[in-house]
Amino acid sequence: MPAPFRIYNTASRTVEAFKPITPGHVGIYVCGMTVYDRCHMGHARAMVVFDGFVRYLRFRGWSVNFVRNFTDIDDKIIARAAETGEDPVALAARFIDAFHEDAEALGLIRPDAEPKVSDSIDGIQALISGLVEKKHAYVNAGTVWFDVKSLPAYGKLSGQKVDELQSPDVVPGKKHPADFALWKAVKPGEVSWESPWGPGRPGWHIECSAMAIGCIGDTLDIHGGGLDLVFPHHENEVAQSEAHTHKPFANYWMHNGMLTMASGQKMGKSLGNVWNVQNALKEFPAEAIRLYYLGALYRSPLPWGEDALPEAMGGLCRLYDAREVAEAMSGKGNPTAVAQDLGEDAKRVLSLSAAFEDNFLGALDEDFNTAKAMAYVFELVRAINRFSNHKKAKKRGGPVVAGALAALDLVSAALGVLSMDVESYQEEVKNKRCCAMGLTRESVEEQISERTQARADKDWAKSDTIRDALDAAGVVLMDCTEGTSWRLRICDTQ
RNA sequence: GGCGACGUAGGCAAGUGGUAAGCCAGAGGUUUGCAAAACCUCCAUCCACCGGUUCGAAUCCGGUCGUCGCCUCCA
Repeated sequence: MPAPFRIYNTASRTVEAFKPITPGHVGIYVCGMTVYDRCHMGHARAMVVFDGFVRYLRFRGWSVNFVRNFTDIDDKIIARAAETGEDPVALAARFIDAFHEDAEALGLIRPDAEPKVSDSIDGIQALISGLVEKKHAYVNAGTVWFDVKSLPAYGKLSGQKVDELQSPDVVPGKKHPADFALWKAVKPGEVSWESPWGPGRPGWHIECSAMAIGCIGDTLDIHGGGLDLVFPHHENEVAQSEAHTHKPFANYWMHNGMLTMASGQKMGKSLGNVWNVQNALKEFPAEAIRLYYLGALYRSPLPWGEDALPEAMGGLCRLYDAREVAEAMSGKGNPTAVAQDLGEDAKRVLSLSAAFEDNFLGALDEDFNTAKAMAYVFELVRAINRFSNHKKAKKRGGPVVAGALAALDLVSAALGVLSMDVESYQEEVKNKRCCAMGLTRESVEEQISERTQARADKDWAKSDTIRDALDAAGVVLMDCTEGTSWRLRICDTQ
């Protein structure tokens, strides 16, 4: 049996116990991107949050049908294509490829289905036909509008009252300002499909209803997306879907919070201050980006700034360093007996390891609280490091830290953080930071070997000169018994 | 104007009735050829403000102020 969990439901504004439609199974639909540009850090938060959530569900024993769509027909795409002179469908296809590139680089699991609007026209038209037949939609000059007044429950997800909305636009052909297009009549030069109402293309919201119902069923267990989609996008999805099926569209609505800028405002394309994922990945490891997102509760706003990724990477390095230390420990024997012999710090590692799984997963079970869950990881890491200071830890501590290493593996399995081997991680960090800081690994390593010789000669003056020079360039050296290792300073403290 | 969320140390961020997790930064110490890393100690008598409920509230209720999101495309 899968483990029970609780989750915040936007529809009720409370944390609720999750009840599946089918025992042991979760059908989850997440709104993906409108593909007319590169994936930015705000999108990435949604992607990483739901990626982590699905991993967690599966780790907890749920069978998950994870669907994330692409909106590849849309006003924005058509507008962008007109600017570049490109075919809109080709432009969308290009950005779908780019998204997959970014998704893979971020370590995202592939959804079970990634439906596209352009492949879902039949289902969309069937849904619109149903709404027209049921008198929830009306046709005007080749455009089909959803009639919000035909559905008294309209507004229940977002708490909006249809007559109290600001309605600046007066669009001809609509009966009510809040009515929205299900099917848009073709304009000259636009891509279009034949339909019972004439040539045209789907409106923005109908595709998600059609794809979600097509891939999962009339009722979804969970519908996810960014908080900015609650109104009107998700509200409209609810309206069209329920008007057609007469069944609840989604049992739980799960929304991730926005990335906010220093000013407090969200990161958004319209605000112009957007960092794209591709560039961030050139300078920082993918897992640092994941940890940055997963270090906060998914539905809180998350401040974005220059320090965000450097700090997250610093934390991640701390975790990997501890794992390296633990992996280097050897020895045999019964963990309890060895710990008894090695003292209080060893016993603490053992007790924290033993409690770890319950604590860590317990935090995730309560509204996917990754911030709290990660705090347990850092607590365990400190215990490992403290224990590692003991003289006998390296030769005899293996059995003591075995459980802690298993705990770190659990983090990787459940959240996709800490999933690399230590060496690969360190390589990735060095390569990316060297690139970001304009250094080459060859020159750094050459100077280090020069210094190593100086140290062997006990020429401390020369040794220190080299170290200071490297330090000025951002390279920090660490001398230990196995030799000198190095890393790049993460934050400019100057 | 309507709907909603939030305000916890220098920065970030958990905690939703029982006496403030964790990360970063800072100070002192252990360690080190010197460093770095790591570890130890310190760093919010207090959780925007004002009332109220309670044996007890950051946590519940009411009010005030402030910030943000949505109502137009948005993860």
